[in-house]
Amino acid sequence: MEMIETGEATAILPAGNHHSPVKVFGTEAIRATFDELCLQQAINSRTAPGVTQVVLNPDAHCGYGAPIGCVLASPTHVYPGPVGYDIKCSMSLLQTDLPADAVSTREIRRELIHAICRRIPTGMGKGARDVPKSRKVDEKLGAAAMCEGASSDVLAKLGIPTSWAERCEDAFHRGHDDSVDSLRQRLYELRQGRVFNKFRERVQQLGSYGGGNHFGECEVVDVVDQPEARATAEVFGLRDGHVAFLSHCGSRGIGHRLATGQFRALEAKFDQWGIPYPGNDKQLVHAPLGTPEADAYLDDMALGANFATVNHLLINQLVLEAFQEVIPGTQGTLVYFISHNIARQEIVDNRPTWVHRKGATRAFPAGHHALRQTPFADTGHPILLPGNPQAGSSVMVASEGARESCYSVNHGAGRMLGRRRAIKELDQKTVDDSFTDADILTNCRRYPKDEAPAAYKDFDEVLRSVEKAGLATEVARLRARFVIKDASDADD
DNA sequence: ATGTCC
Repeated sequence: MEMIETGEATAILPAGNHHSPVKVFGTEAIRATFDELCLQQAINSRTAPGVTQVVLNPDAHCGYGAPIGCVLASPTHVYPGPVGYDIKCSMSLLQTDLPADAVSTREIRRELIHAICRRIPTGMGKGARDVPKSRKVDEKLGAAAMCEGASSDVLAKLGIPTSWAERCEDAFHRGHDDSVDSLRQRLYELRQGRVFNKFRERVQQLGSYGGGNHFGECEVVDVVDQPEARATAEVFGLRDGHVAFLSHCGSRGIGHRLATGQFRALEAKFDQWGIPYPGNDKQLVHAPLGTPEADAYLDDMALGANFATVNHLLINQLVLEAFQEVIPGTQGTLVYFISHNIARQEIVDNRPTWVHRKGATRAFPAGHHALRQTPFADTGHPILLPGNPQAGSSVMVASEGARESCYSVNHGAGRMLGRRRAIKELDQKTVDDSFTDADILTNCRRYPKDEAPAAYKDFDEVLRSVEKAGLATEVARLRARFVIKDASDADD
């Protein structure tokens, strides 16, 4: 499969006579990292029923059905695969009023790590938090979070500032008919079935990090030293030289359960009806809008997405409380919460369209109609891109050119080595020493090798691709001071 | 990513 270069950081991938090509964003060095299967997945997605546009971002690599790092737009169909198993996997950023000096000693950072880990568990199946009984998530509150998302009621019950809802890309997701009641009804039905048991344990994962590439990271904010970036940073609420906290997490077991149920149900329908899978790939099952199957998927996606939203907001509140325990009087406020695994209804080419972002981040620039009622109408909203602890992470803002990429950018650096290969080829001591040398503390006795910076693409080259393609510009770089990660695989 | 096989 040949990509045809169209600019310094843009190319197209032909998808056949009847289809517009896949739009590819990335410098030549980055495009060389795309393997054949990743490109095949992009073509399968582009030629699938009802799909009008596919975009491939610089962090693209093989995913389930569609590449991770792609956008799939359809005005007529929904695709569970191009949303993925971790429904509404997202980034959030908390800005504190602490100067960088406040976390300069290793002792303080160790205390912060402990205070955070006590409140926020990581990894598989874990959800019981060290919090007062009055704030324990019961089935009723869990169900409310799933149906209402970040409603004032849910936030108040969890002790989260209700104003943080304004800092969410989407504070809530409604059901297929735009109602909350359809979600309540759907959740009731799901809880009747055996596929959705152990509900109490599942909802107790509210306020927990997952495993794998999920993390919490204490940062120092370096605002880009240019007038425009400084002005944008001020609107975002970023404070140069101050401590911030970046989180990457999703909808935990709840979203996984919902996604798995949908894949199975839709596969059964396809097999029953003898419908071919696009590119012969079961992970590209889909449903035409307006069918009971599409309605059920949209409802389940919304239930998972709402859980992810409340999970992130609770994590941010718990992180703030951990800081306040160690450094009394710390103030903090949410900069933004934005997803990279979600389908949203947006206007594309004057048509309401379901834009599926799979490992891709929404990028609306200044003046975009959908930002009119938000604090970011005149700047564009914050784009939160995790890089790696050593290269840093980035806060960006979309440029006008983002229209070309379906108003999307990448969602991070993108994996370079597969997990298995990283574990086999990287040296544990080299990985651990690289953190010590950079004076970055972690909660892990041994940092998971498959999550080492060396397992990911060169973040600066990825950012260069985004800027050169005219999609977005950097507002601030985030420098890691300590990292919270699930280390179950690293212990021996 | 994930009650890593209901």
